[in-house]
Amino acid sequence: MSSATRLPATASDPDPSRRNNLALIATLVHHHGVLSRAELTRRTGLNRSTVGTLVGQLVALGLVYEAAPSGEAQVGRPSPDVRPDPSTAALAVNPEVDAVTIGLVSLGGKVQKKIRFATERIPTAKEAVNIAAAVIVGMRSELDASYRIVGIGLAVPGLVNRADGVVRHAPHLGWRDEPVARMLGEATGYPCLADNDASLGAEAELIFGAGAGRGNLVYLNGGASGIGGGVIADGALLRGSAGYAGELGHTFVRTAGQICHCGASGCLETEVSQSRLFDLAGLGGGDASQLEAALRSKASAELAAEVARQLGYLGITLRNAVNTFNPDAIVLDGFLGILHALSPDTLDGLIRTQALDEAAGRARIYRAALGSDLMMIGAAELAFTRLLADPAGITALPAPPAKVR
Amino acid sequence: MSSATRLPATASDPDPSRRNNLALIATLVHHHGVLSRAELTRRTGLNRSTVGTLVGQLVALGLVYEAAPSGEAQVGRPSPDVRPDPSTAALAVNPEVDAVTIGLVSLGGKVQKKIRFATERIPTAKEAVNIAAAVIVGMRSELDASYRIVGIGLAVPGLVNRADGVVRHAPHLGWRDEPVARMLGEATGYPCLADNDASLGAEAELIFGAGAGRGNLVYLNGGASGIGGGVIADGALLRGSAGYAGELGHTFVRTAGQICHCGASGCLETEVSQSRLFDLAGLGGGDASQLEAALRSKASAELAAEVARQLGYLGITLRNAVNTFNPDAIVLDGFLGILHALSPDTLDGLIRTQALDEAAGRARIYRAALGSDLMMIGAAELAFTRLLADPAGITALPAPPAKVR
DNA sequence: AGCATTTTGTTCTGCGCACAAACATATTAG
DNA sequence: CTAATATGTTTGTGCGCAGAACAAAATGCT
Repeated sequence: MSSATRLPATASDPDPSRRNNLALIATLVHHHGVLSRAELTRRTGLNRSTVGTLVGQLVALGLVYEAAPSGEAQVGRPSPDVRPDPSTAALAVNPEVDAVTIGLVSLGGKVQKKIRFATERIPTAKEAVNIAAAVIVGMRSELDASYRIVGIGLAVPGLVNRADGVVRHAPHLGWRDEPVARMLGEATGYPCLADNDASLGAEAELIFGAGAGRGNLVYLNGGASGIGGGVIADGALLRGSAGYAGELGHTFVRTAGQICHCGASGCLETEVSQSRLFDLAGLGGGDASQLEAALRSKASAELAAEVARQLGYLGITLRNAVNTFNPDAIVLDGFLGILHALSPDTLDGLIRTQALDEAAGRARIYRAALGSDLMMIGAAELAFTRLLADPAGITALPAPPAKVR
Repeated sequence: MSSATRLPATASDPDPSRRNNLALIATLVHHHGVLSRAELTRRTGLNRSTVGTLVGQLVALGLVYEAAPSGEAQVGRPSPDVRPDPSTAALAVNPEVDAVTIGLVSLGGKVQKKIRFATERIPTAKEAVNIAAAVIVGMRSELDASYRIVGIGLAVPGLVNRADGVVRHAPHLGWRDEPVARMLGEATGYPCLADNDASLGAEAELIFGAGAGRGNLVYLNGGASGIGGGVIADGALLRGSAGYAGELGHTFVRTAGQICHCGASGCLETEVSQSRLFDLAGLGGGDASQLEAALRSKASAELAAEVARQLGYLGITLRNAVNTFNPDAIVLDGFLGILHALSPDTLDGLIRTQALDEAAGRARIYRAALGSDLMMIGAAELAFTRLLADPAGITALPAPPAKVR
């Protein structure tokens, strides 16, 4: 027997019931931002006294703090506001073809800092990790002074195995089998997790964005790195057998279409692409806002036709998605959001007429509004999800900094 | 205050922890058929003594019985087998365009009885309910002697709201907004639930069929009533906002395809149809086995070409499904299963070359083997799921019959 | 201004449930 | 026939939640 045998029955596994209830309350507060204790008792169905104990424990853990009530004055003793403690925070990293963005997100989903580090060329995995590590190590002392960092989340445009944080294949970055989570974890000393960017975008939209409170949401993001998809089905992120589910960018939309880099033909991602719009608009490699302005003003016949063509293919994907997922909301981000904003009725009309009426239901199409903050929030959720699943497990982490609020 | 005010704090809501554990064990036994008590402790992680108490309670409830061990002899005191009590059973009803099938399924998923009642023409909802009710009432005394019926499950080829048991739209049956669950419940006195047939088929396959033990499964059934789809994602049936998710029969597979009854064009269901195969094979309205024989023997060039064409479109649907769901298994039922069986490598090759390599993973395509038993099992699961979620709630039901095993 | 009403926080007690330990039992190995 | 092993059974302990009684802090009515 090794000397480490027979650990004392640590408090690391308290009654599952308590862990569950702690997680429930912590998650509610994280998602809603403010919630009175009375509201917590109503939403959880737990007893007043129990909620009191649980909130007290979360306060002691530094996940939550109580403050004077801010809500409407009502008859009866006022119930204190419970808010997520912003000094508990996570780091977010999002490598793209032309930049690596690093952010600091506090519990409750507020982006406190965001640094976009532009790169000359497409970064390799090693380069992206080095950039992120350098930025993080650089602000480490500042972080330690004001925050307790619970981990790092990586949002990668590609197929990612969430379980081990390995990027199996990111075609637009040219990465294959890169253990980015481990690499960044070792470089910084923080626990690190990774997942597909669009999946994380879907989660962020579900919690803080257009889909707030809904259980069924389809998120599609169009960017320089093609089209990524993420799906929330019945309240949970769709993962699939190995975590590669939700690749709606490779939905079949056209018979005898172009050959996609994935090997098939007629994929959404090949028929609908940002670069073609940039070319036709006479823009070199500008950003999204320039594209939107160009599309709105000088609508050459050729450009208008291309927009219509792309909207048609996007409509086919949405029709499939509606029939497949019966969602409450569809959220379009990036240039797909721009296309939709140009004529909001087009796509809506397509799903009304082309999808099954019942499946379309009252589903609406939204344009994502959080921009690049969304990726930061989604990536940070990776770390927060782990934290919120077992709030008492936080004791292993460094002590929280002195409170300055 | 009415006299009924203030019910005694009934045992109907015991500690959620206990309900949960009871449900866990009952479900394990139902799914596996036989499980030693020792295995139950291992799988649940619960304490020996706890499992003992729980199994005892389930025995008292009549959901389970213990018997002499049947497994391999091993060192140590033998652990008794725990088996689902087959005298606890559910009724299953599956209306189709040419028949109504009624079945009796016992806990553990064994189909004890099955009656197919052929109809001259497509039954209306009222007719289907009347047929089912007549059959059920007819065998009522026989049932009461040997079984405790926990409810009825309806598997309907169409869009069904599982929550209230209303068939929103079953195009092939010509039903709209038919509250079939309520109708059959009132006609028989049994609690009654309804859902889409393919969704229930997917559940049945997951539990007892080719997908046993997997968490991600795509099920496609081709029959006289078109093509239905059901998806198990991350261990749970995909429902969507109103329960209409999984309609893979309306996946887009062809540009400028035929107009579907759903209003769109190029749907899988219009391009791939059983009746076209029957026509080309020179069969009037035979059954599936005749079709399979015909396809295997006299393969006219025309028929072969049609088979190839349909396989191509089916392949597109599977490619989309793989990219969307990253499943462990794809299960094809009905004539889709026949098409696949004719040349098993065709579809497999299509998803290997056309879908994303990573998403395809080690996914395999299976042909469903349970035939019409599958629908009975799936429908019965509707009643069993409710039962298993709160085994102690069974006390409201009639007492179990005297045991004859 | 004061009192009733309402709502919620707080404290204390009891109960149910799961676990662990000690003991009993039934099998295989030698 | 004995040792070893695995499992069922019994008993005691502790934890966490619910509920009741009480305290506190607001509104609203007179």
